[in-house]
Amino acid sequence: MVTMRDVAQEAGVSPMTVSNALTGRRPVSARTRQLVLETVERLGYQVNVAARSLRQGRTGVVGIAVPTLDSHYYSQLGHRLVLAFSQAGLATVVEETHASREGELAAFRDSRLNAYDGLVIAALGLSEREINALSREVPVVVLGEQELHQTVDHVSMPNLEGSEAATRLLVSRGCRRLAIVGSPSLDDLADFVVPEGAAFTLRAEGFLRAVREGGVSATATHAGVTQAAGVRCAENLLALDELPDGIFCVTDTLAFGVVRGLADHGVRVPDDVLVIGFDDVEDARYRVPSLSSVAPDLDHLVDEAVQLLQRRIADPSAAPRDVTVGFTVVERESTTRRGR
Amino acid sequence: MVTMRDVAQEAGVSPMTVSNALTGRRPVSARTRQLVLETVERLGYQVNVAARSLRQGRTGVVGIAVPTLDSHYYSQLGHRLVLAFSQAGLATVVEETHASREGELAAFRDSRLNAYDGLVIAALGLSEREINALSREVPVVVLGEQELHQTVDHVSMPNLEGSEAATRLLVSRGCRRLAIVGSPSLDDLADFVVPEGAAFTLRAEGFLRAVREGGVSATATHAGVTQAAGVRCAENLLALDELPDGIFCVTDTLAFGVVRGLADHGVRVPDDVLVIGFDDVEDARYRVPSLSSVAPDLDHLVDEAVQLLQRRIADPSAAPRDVTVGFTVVERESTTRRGR
DNA sequence: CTGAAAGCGCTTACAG
DNA sequence: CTGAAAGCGCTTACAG
Repeated sequence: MVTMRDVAQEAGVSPMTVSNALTGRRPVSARTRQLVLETVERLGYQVNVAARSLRQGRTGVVGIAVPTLDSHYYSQLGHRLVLAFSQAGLATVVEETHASREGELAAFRDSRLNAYDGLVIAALGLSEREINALSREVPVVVLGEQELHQTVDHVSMPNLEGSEAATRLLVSRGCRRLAIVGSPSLDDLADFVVPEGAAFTLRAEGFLRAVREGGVSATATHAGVTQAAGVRCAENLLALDELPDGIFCVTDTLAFGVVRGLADHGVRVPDDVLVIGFDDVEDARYRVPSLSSVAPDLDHLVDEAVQLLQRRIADPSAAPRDVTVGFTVVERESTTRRGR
Repeated sequence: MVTMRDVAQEAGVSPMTVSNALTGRRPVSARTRQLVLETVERLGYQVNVAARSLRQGRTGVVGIAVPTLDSHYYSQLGHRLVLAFSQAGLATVVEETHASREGELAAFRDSRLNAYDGLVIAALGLSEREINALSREVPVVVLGEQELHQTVDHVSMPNLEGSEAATRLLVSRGCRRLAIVGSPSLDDLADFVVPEGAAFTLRAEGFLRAVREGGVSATATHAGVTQAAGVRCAENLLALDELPDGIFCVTDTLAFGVVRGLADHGVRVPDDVLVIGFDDVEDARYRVPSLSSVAPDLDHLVDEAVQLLQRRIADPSAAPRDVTVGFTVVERESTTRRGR
């Protein structure tokens, strides 16, 4: 391997001068710089990041930890975060935590090990206490899955408000027997811990508010977070005495499964029942029927994550901020009654 | 920060003994190990990976470079690679290359900089020559997008054979006017360079073989790789004098867009036209109609990628291997004619 | 503008 | 089974 020392010897200067010519940290005469850069090129020198990191105590890399890449929402979110950090001049690395406490601890550990300068994490498995403790050791921004009471930088989704608005849309379209897919119960929501994180609970609360306000009936079903789970939820609903006439799904992924599960039994959307999701993933627009959904302002979310992490890296003692992004309800075919 | 030296002093042993107790590289008496581990726990010591990497010359991290995470196929592939390497005891990091030459060069550069011990890359932008040159400097396994003539470890998709089988299925279901979505032309395929990589060209060749064998007519359209591109392709097909009766799409993502684009104009699948895709992404099963598709043996592909990279890391001079995985054609609603 | 020395925190290689 | 010394390849801090 070619080292900085090799370049220095070849160019007849000190390693310090090579370092300075490459990093621009200290001024180097134009002529010397030219010579160094030519030598670097000729020998094919590449800086050794391990050595640089060891000495500098930082890497220029930001970690992005999401539950899984195999998800409509999280793959899109990861993609957008990578792009945004890249535009801010920061390299990124994406890790899967599998929504587990262990995976999330590993992401923090990688950060503390100086592998990353900072961490953006969509935390589901760690408790608020653990996150608060860990966040003291490494610059971190937590993405919208928990309520963290402003002890850590946090960018939240409009979980409650968005769900309420989506449910209201169903009511305003004439639905009177609602269902929520992604909540095991309609009672004791506050006590209930869903493994999928607090976002699910908040979305159920928003649903419940609109149900009460609209004076309509409601039922709940839950079977997991995947499209397969959505299919199972549809089967649960089909087993009821009377099929609901409006279904709010706490994620688009679940909604896709629900629509598929209904189709398996000849039940059509929107003809027989209206369906709305949450997240507004790209596929929502391209499904048949296209899926109505709550669209959180991801541009804003990603932008805030980048800003907050940069600020935190620069100033570890800055006061934590908590930002909740806005949303719009995007109405598509799945909640639009067709004329016959 | 707590260092190994701190632990050693506190435990009354040498740093070497701490290192040995933690790594197990050399035997340590049970009693000493116990003492060291307790001290590590008590002080909250974490090994510094930068220092370890600098000394060892390796990191234990494997890079996975895919064009984008915002894709049905590549997010799933990335996810499966992460899982497989994790089971093999290797940490992984996922990078997006944006299907660009620059992004792919960056992935190789990160590897050379000792950030990764090895690289798995789905290369679209780099030429065969460039890949061959770069692969001499870092252990690398190339995934199925180019034909690399066995100068580098390579796991290929059954692009040609799979496409041929998918197209045959359309013919066997009675289609006589076929279309391919994802190829700009049916002539001069060999000369034609699609920015999406050689896989698209190979899939077009497979289509063409089955078309010739079946003695049916064919047309081609191309507008990009996204669902939006699929919609545009559907519009191109709808503008023809006569709509094709069977459509082979070179990816499921394009097929999803095509089905949506047809629905925009009241054309139904499978009632009015049959559609089949390629990749068998998870969504294919959950769409309405569910999408028939070519399912490459991803278990095998991922398994080979892990094996080949581990072998290459262990023995940089091993003879390169080229493996092509098998496939099945999964028939679903989109190619199944319904009784009326 | 340039350089010699020291050290980041580990592990290798030598020694006992 | 345990340790003292050296060094991985950089950059910081001191000096001129």
